[in-house]
Amino acid sequence: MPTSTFFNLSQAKQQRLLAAAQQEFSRVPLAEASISKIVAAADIPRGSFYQYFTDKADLYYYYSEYLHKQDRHSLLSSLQAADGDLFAAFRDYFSQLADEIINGPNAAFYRNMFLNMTYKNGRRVTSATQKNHGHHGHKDFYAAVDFSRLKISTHHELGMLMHILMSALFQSLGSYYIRQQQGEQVTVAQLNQEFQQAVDWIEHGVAIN
Amino acid sequence: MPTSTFFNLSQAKQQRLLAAAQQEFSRVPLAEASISKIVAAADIPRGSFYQYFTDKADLYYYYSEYLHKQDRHSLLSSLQAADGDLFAAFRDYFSQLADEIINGPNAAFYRNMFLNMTYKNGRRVTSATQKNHGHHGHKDFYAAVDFSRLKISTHHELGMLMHILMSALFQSLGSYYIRQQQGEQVTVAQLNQEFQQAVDWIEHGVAIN
DNA sequence: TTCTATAATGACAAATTGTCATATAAGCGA
DNA sequence: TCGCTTATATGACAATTTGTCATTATAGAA
Repeated sequence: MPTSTFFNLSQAKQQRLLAAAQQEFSRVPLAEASISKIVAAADIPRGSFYQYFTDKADLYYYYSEYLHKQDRHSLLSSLQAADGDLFAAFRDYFSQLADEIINGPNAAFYRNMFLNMTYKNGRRVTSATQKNHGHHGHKDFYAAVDFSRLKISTHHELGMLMHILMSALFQSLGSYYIRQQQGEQVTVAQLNQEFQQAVDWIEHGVAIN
Repeated sequence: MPTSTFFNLSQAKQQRLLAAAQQEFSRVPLAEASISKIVAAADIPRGSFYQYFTDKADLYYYYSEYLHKQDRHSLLSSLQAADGDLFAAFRDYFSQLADEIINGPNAAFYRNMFLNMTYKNGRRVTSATQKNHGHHGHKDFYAAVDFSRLKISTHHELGMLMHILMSALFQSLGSYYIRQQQGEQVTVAQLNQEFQQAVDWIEHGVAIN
């Protein structure tokens, strides 16, 4: 998390840093990002950067959360709209998100994000997804799930299921990028259909009978 | 892939490099690995490294495949043993693998591998998994799957399903490492049970009815 | 004005990466 | 054995990068 010093900065300076973050993290994934390039773009002295952030990951996650706050969509609202149906929520969430991620102004950033999502930082993003809009995160989310439709009882099991659904979501996006890289034309509609398919499998099973 | 120059090296020198690779990639994930440390450990001049490999990723994937070849297990053999039952194959494969990955001599390497697996390099490892033991990869594997038990017809759909099952496998391992990091005691048996659960869900669905 | 806590700054050491000119060695035909 | 060609080996080097830290500057309170 940024230091209090960062938050005391003028809005203008904070924005310069966020803009530089967007630029650099859209250019390359986190691991390859250069603090030198960021401070150059934001036009702040190198020493100052370390006064605000512990390292580039610190800025990266702050920027991710900042982006996420801009976003109107949330898995929780989809869940509430779907009356607690977890699968319907994921379907709805994905269809809202896919377009923004692929065609929105931050497409390059998301591309690097999804192609380089690891289990480690995936947890971080996932929990941000559930913590949106002033809610308390997991608790609120769990409370909104209609368990009566699921072969699931414990929170731990729900956690596992969420992970599987989330990976399916990442898979879909990841495969989109890869296929596009290989020259294949993939539409958002097609992608959407594939994700719906994956959710169907998890909801009703892939085995016959 | 390593250059022919590398393969012309004496076995001893090749082994020195592989040992250094194991050491460094067990210490830190690929992104943080240092070529300087590797050449120091292998006691070869820096310039030579670039004569053999294009970069550290090149060595990394070569080492992964080398490790994988040592491994007796393969998803394909599990599939053949299970008479084409994809789910049974995954259950069997996982239970064979988990112990080796977690308690075997390369545990530290695998830990870095699974915690930092991205969609991009995940594909690479996944295809190595299917390409084991002199087989031709996807073709052989697809041919061994009993489609009559699946709500699936096309190869593309099978590819999607494989991705979901593979992510579930990565999830399970990833969550193991995270929980252990947090001080929680998790046994391999427990982990195994959770993965079986996940496969059950995908096989028969999570929804009631 | 003086003191104090907070923030800004950029020079610096340490490390890393990939390249390249130069030095070795190896193979081979005469 | 002598050249000659091709394949390897080697380590110095420029270019970056990272995180730190001593030094300045600023602002608010007494």
